[in-house]
Amino acid sequence: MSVPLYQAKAEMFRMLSHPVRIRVLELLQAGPRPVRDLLAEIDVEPSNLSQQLAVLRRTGVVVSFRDGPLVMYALSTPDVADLLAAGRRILGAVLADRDGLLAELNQERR
Amino acid sequence: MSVPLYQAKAEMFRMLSHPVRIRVLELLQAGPRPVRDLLAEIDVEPSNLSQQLAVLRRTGVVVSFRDGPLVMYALSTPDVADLLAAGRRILGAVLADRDGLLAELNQERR
DNA sequence: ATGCGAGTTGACGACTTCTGCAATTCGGGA
DNA sequence: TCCCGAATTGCAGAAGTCGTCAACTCGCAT
Repeated sequence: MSVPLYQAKAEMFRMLSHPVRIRVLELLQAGPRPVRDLLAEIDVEPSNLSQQLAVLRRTGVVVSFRDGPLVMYALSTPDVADLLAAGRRILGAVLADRDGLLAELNQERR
Repeated sequence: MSVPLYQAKAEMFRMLSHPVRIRVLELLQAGPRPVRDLLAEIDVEPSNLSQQLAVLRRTGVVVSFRDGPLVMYALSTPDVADLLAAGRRILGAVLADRDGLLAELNQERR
């Protein structure tokens, strides 16, 4: 098994290793959204959000296009949902009530 | 939705964002293994492997115990397989033949 | 052409992660 | 008890990541 393959897998997961980026992907699961909306929901500086969006674009999980005055972002594949779901499941197994976050996690799965 | 929850999710994925750590988790899917074996299969310095194992231990996805002269590692939850599988699927969608890694990825899924 | 709102890019300092080396711990044999 | 293999820890330098500020680009309306 080649080292580059593992490198690619690692980069795939690294792409997800940031709160803002996860949040963005979760929001995009509901469909394409303008940066404007993301900015309204995420509480982060515009330039910072742009940086994180650039990371997502570089790895290819999202695409961007212009719609009039707004820039829109969309998932490039719906498989992202599986990844996030799997992450949630493990988090649940691993936290195993280690602290209050578990309750909040479960609520989200309603 | 709280910031700490997203932080926890991000840390979950960060834990996976390293070639050696991914490799270890893949190997452990087949069952518990001594450090000795991992070391034989991964081509990494013992101290480096130990560091990466420590990361996995800290986040709680693996547990370690002693068996005679050897230290064994095992997955703490089988859910890890889902995460890795989801990662593979996205990698496939995203790479979309961008380079030769895709063929290797598919072969692995046999 | 000028101005404006919407995003992006570049660059800097603060901080974290990674790796290899050396030193250390820990359990069994001899 | 002493030693040896197995694994971990501490540490230092190199490399990467994060957040913020300022400057910039782009499309559109005036």
